[in-house]
Amino acid sequence: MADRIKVFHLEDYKILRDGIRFLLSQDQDIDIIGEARNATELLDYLEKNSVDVLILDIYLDGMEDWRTPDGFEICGIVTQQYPQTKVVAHSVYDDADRVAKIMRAGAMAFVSKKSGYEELIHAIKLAYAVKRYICTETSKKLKNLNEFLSGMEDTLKAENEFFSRREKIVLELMAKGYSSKDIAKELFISEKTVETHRKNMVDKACVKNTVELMAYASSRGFLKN
Amino acid sequence: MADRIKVFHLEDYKILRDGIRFLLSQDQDIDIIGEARNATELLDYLEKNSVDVLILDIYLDGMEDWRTPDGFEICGIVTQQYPQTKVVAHSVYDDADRVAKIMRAGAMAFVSKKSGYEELIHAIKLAYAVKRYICTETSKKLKNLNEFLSGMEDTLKAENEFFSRREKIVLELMAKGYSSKDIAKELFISEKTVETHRKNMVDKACVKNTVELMAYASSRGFLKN
DNA sequence: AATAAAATCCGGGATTTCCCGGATAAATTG
DNA sequence: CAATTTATCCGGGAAATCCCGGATTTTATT
Repeated sequence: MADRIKVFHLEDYKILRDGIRFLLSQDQDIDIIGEARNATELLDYLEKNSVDVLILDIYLDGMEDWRTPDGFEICGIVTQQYPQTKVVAHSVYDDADRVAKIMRAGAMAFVSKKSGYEELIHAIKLAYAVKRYICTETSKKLKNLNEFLSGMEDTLKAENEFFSRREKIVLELMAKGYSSKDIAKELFISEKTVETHRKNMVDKACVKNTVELMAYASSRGFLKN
Repeated sequence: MADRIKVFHLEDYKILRDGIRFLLSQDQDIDIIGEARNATELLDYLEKNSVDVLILDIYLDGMEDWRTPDGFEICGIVTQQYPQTKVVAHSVYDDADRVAKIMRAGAMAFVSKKSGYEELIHAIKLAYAVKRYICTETSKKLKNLNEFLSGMEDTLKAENEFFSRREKIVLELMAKGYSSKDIAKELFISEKTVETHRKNMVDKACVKNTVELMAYASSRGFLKN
């Protein structure tokens, strides 16, 4: 992460743009380089500038107008014409159909507006690292109802197999308070290997350290306990 | 924790004694120094040996016999005559009445047989450290139904207010990947103070380090996210 | 008002993690 | 079979945590 992540925000409510701009400005790695209220403004901007991550409110006002594309179309256009720009879908509607639809349209992440800004930040970082993500609430909802598995296996699979077999074992031992040295002894591998697994998981989850990794893994049900 | 925790197991089913003996042998800090099927064997043993923690199955076979004490009585006898021996109650029945009864009889912890061995290990360590504990499942069940608050306030209160206000704030920031330095800046306190809070939480939870603390706190719903 | 608990601060030294940048072999997947 | 991922291993140095043992002030609680 040498440079900051260049984020563009498409959202028709000013109060939300303002709020999110402020909240995301807190994060060291994120730069909001532009905002827009509609697709035209966004596409104009994209023609002349490079954007790492687009926060896309799927339901924009004035969508009744048949001439302007809706959120799903925008997502499709952006991901096809500007593949380096990753889309984080942001919406109040978090039902399986619409989440699946936007992901199929090429979004890297979906975050419900019910979620806090932490989720959004996390989604941005993961999207930037070309990793799919669905916010905790929505993820839980869809997982429990088992609605999602039909249309979008790959995404959930990616969630389930987020960590490798070995990494999961290391994670479990970490959760039991084992140090790298302890884990190395337990698994008959080098301490350095354990540290690598640890580091790889921290990177995969886009978190800062193993403590946050633990919070992340635990809240996402990656642990047995 | 210089010496291992000397654990005695009272349980009438052999298969359970065998299983638990094996499972607990995995833990570095725990030594199963004895087992028994009935109260007589236990009390004989206690006369001659010291026991740190007694895992007590409350409902033993042959309890119909009026001459042998039941689990609650055993608990009372042990906690009174051998106060250094802490009782971890283990039972299939996890309703409020019986949990309250066994805790009133002097048990330091209650673990449902529906729980995994990790809970049992945790209960043993907490009991050894003279801390009350009720397993996650039972705790949740009783908390939700609000049955428990009437008779045994102190115990549940201890669960709810396990961490102090300040500690909880530090915990939240830790879960976000903040280092002690980061937290210190955020809260305008010294780095050393943060480390103290950290350490105190690790001690309270009877865990080895902050990573395990995080797993513990998260699985127990101590975190917002 | 006395006692207890919580929050704050401090230091030194051992241990651990984190971060940088590697490398190799095995397994999986396309 | 080639490419990718996974699992393994390594080193050095900076940063952070852990562990030992304190201490003071503020805030309950009784």
